[in-house]
Order: sequence, then C-alpha cells, then structure tokens
Amino acid sequence: MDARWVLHLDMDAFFASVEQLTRPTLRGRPVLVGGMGGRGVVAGASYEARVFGARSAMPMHQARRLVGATAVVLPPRGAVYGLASRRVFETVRTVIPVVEQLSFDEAFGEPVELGGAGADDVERFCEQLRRRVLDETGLVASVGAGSGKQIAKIASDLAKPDGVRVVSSAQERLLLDGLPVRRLWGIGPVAEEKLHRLGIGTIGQFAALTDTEVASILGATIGPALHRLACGIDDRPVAERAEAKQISAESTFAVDLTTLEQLRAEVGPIGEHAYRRLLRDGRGARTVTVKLKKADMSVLTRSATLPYATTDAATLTSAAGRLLLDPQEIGPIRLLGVGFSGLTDVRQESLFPDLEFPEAGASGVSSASEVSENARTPAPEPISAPATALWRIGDDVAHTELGHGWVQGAGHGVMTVRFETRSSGPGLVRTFPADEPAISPADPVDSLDWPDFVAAARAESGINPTGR
DNA sequence: TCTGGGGTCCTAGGACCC
DNA sequence: TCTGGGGTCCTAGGACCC
Repeated sequence: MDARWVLHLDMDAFFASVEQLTRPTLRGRPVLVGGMGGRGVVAGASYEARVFGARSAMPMHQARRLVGATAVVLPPRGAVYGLASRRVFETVRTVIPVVEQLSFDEAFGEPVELGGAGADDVERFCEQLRRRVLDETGLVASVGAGSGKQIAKIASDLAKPDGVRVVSSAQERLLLDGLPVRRLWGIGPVAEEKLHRLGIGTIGQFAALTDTEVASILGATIGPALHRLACGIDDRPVAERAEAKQISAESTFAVDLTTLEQLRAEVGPIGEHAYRRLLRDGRGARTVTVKLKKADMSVLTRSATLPYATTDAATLTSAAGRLLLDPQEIGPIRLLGVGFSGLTDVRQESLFPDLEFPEAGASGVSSASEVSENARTPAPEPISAPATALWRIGDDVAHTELGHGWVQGAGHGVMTVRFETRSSGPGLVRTFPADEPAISPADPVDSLDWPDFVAAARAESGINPTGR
C-alpha cells in the first residue's frame, strides 16, 4: 500500500529551453547559456549541447570546445527566466495547492488526492500536470513520484528528458541500493570522498552502516539525517518556502584585483546591485557581509552587525566598504560579493523618501567611488568589459518596423539581428550598421510576451511567413 | 583558458550576561 | 589566590544545492 505520494517537478534544461522558446531559430540547436567572459561557466545547456558532453557548471570555454562551431552561446536573461518560472509554478499551483519551490525550475508537491493511490493513478496525474505546464507555458517538465522527497527527486532525474517516473514502494529499496551515494541530496564531493575512502560507494552500502558509524563519518547532525534517507525513511513534509534569509550580489572580475583602490571602486556597484534587490524585497538588513574570493579560490568573509536593521543605502554600503581587506596583504582577488542578512520589516520613516525606490540604474548608493553602469544591463560589469561595443550578442532589441529581435552577431561596425519572439516562429535575419537609428534596446520579457495582435499583423504582412 | 551567482544550513569559538 | 555552567549573540568558515 502506497500511503503517501510526493512529486518532484523539474523543468528540462530550463534556461536553454526558455531561449529556444523565445528565439525559435534556436530550436534543435546546441545552446549554451552562461558567462561569456574568460571565467564564465555554463548555467544551462540544451539537450542538443549535452550530446557533446556540455554540462551545467562547466567552464564555458570547455563547453564551447566540446560542442564546436555550431554552439550558440548566450548570456543569461534572468528577467525572462524569472517570468517563465512564475508562469510555470502558477500553473502547478492550480493543480497542487501547496508547492515547495526549490529554485527557478524545481519544486515538490504532495497532492492530497493521491493519498493511498496506486502507481497507475499517480502516473496519469503526473502526465496531466506535465501536459498542463506545456500547454500553458510552452515548456517541458519532467516529473518524478515516490514515497518521499528524496525518492521523488531521484525519480524525476530518471524521468528526464520529457518523461514521468513513478517509483513504487516495492521498487524503492532495489533502486536506492544500486545508486552511487553521490545521488543522495546532501552528499557532495567532500562527503563522497570520505565515504569512498571507507569503501562505501552505493546508497545500499551506506544504508548498511550503523547510525553511530555514520555520525562519526559525516557529523552528528547531517550523518544520521542522510542515513535515514538512505534507508528510505523520509517523512519530511512538503511546505511552502519561508522568506529569504539573505540577499547578496557578487561579481567575478575578468582580471584579479590587486589594490584596495580597485576593490573600493567595485564595492559600490556590487553593493548597489544587492541593495536594489533588498529594496524590492521590502525589508531592511542588520548585518552586512563582504565576501572575497582569492586567486587560489579560497574565500574570506567579513561581516558587521548594525545596532538595528536599516534600508538606508549609505549606511549599508559604507559598512561594506569598511569591511574590505587589502589585496596587498591577502593576495589578488578574483571575486567580490556584498550580502545583507538579519532581514526584518522596518517600516521606519526615511529622511530622504525619494531615495527609497530609485529608478532602475539610478544611484541610491553613495560610496567612495563608483563605476558607471551600462544602462541596459542591471548587473555590474566586470572591469575589463569592452567599453566600445554598442551591442552584444544576445541583446534584445526593437526595430521601429520589424519589431522585436535579438542580436545574433556584432562587431566591425555592423550588427546582425534576428527578428523573432515566442509567438512569431523562426524569424528573418537582417544586418545593420551598429549605430542604426531604427534600432533601440528592448525589454527581454517582450520575447516571451510579444503582443499577439502585433505578431498576427506581422504574419499577415508576410514578414513572418512561418508564424506559429 | 580551469572552476558563476544565488542561496541554505551547520559548526565552532569567543564575548557577554546571569 | 584555581575558576561552574547555561544561554544567546556574533563572527568566520565550509559543505552543499540549483
């Protein structure tokens, strides 16, 4: 008897799929989303790119080399993924009221009506859920189901791509026993290595240890908790996530910073980036943390706690500035981060109300020195970004007559733009001078939500004969 | 041309208070 | 002029997740 069914829904290659949805030319092509600089890594790879061995978290240059000349490399468009994600989980919530969202592209649910149901019913439910998400959003989800979160998550992995996998309690033990310990949620590279040194490679072998042994290897808290999961005991409830406990922003530099002056110049924009998100969140922060990653990848953090939580930009960023360490003493710095925690509702009166909700890109931050930001990109630019390029690959643009498009190529005084959106079908490509006056920056979100009547008009006028 | 950016949770030591 | 013990807050580091 299967009493409880937990579902895990996981979007297939989410970032890359959103790119292929909103830029139809990319469908069927190997897409890599991630940092374009020398130190960038892959944030999302389409299945066409995975065929070549490209994976998330892999250095971009390596993925590019694996995929070869057909690779389409794009910078992440967080606003589009965020909106697509909200749509996905709004849809999920119409079917399952309580959803525990883990990230942009992943969530648990525990539909009450499946209590005591058989595997066939669960499978039908999951297929309907997938269908609904696809119909509403155009995006593919895979769904796993099992007696608890751990099994459901493993099942959704097995379901990928574009599938459902239901693990009945009868199959559970056999499935777990053969899997590598690394598949347990909470076993990372370090714990895996510890276990390997003791000759423990599978979840079955791990489950056969005693609680005491496990506690001595992995610690008294995490050890027994993981051991229970390995034994198939997982009664953790599915519950909506609490509010964020911390808001931070960080930036890796194209070239390591070696002076305190350079760090001071960067802490302003990075702090401001985090501060804008803090304002959007609506809470104030009491603790400010600065994070420094050195050239050898080791990380130093310094934090300071204020007497009370505040939303005052100057207070928060000057605190961050005071926490900086001198690279002359600690060594070259590859990454700087600014984080806010101790978040609480502070409905305090501001002395300067018009600084409270600045326009995007407006400065609500005062710091020793500031680096000006490119108005089109909310994230702070690494210091070595080419200052000369008007347009960069992946930028969303609008043409006065041809509508919404994206920059496929740029340089040598010209730009190539592909005019297409989710609703247009594969679009036409045109080349322009880089300073073409008919072209202006566009909201990336328009690629997902280009108004239907515009798309229809364009299809009618023959601009997009392949309209969907 | 090695290794992003956004988070969560746990541990451990010291300060401080009673 | 040998010295306990508990609780809480703060700081720093680290493992892990997507």
